[in-house]
Amino acid sequence: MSAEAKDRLEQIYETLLRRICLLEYAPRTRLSEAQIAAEFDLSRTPIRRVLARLEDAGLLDSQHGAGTFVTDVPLGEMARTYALRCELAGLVGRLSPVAITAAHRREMQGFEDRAAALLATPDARRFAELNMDFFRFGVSLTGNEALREMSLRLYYQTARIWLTSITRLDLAAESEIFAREIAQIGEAIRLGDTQAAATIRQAHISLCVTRLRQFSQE
Amino acid sequence: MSAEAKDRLEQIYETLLRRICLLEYAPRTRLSEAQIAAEFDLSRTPIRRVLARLEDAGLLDSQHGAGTFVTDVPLGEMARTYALRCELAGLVGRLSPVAITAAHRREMQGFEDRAAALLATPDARRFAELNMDFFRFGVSLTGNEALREMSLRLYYQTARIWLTSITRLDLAAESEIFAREIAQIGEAIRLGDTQAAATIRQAHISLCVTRLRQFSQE
DNA sequence: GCGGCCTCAGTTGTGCACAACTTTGCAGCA
DNA sequence: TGCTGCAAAGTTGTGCACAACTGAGGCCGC
Repeated sequence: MSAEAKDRLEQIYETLLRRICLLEYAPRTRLSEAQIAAEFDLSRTPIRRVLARLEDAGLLDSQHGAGTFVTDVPLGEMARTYALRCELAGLVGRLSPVAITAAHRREMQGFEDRAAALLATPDARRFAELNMDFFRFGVSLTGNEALREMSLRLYYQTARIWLTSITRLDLAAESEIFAREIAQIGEAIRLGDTQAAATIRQAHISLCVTRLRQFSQE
Repeated sequence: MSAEAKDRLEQIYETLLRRICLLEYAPRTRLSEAQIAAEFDLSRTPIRRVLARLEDAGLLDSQHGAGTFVTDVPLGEMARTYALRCELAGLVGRLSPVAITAAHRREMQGFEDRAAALLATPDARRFAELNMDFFRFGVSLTGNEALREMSLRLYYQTARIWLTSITRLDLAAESEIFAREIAQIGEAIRLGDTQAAATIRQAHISLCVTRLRQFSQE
């Protein structure tokens, strides 16, 4: 079956996506197709298929003869994109919210534990990872596949905005705010109130962009 | 400059996209990379780049050794996807609506003319084209780039649902309904009320999915 | 000293041959 | 007659060589 080959490419896509979104590949970095191909022990051809996807997702920019560059964080569109993310976060609770199961509660407990660990010893990288994984969890609370897809797509486009700012903001303070958000949503999940969870998420995204704006105005 | 080469691929993408969305390539049709490459006088390699995009957009499905097939209309997810489209249509009027200009009014007049012509002699193909062009116009009423992109993406995924049903519904009746929608939105545009235009659009998408549901229940 | 040009190394884009795989149809056999 | 196996044709996926292009460094003319 060729499904395993497709899975392999999907896995490489995931890997590179994480590296970009977690700033392992900083914006404006030049990636080499040949180097990536060597790393994953493939030829350039299938790698180019993966890079093309990342380019379509707005995370890479290939320039003939020059190189493949990690896109810069789109600060100009920031406010508008965040506004849309905000709306979508709210829709998660209104369009086909899923019923909370024991698996959800277990997963939620895992996030609360990770948040506690982060609070004990703040670390930008682990912060970013927790943020990404938790966002995916939040998106999984709707049964609307298109909404999940759009939300994730937007998240990948904007995740780096906040992440690049956080190093200049107070990491400890942001960790505390994030831990509080997770605690609040955990409570909603325990009560089985999916819509409340989504609304809290929406509020925090809104607050986050407000903090960012205040920061950039200073 | 390699921009012209990129434009060329973009143009091919547009062409194939239209063919799929306008049912020129019917669902389940098998496309041949070699044949398309021959048509556009390119090798398979850049064509594969284009087909990959269409696959990522959910319009094609490549199977190793078997062929690349036009995806079937996603009837199962229909209700949920349309629900999201509905919400996004409403957001067009609320998130960064653009100010109506003379160009908008001229363009709108063009749509009203085309609608009148369609009403005189109903034709499924021209109906589909008008629908697609008018949707793009509607999307252009927001300054929120992400919202435009998401709306279009969703439109391409669902356009065929309605289009395949319309041949079995009453084409003349649907044309009349569509012409009325265009007239109503035209009035809003003339008055410079972007939000009203978006709201009317939203209502009509909702009505459309209701008609579809009634039809499938019969 | 400085500006323009050119060469060269390095990168992405394209074409082509072959590998991997699926489907179809036919031949052979029970 | 029906079924199984196989071969062949056709398709997408991969690897590789080369074309197209960019940017940097050095060289030459002034």
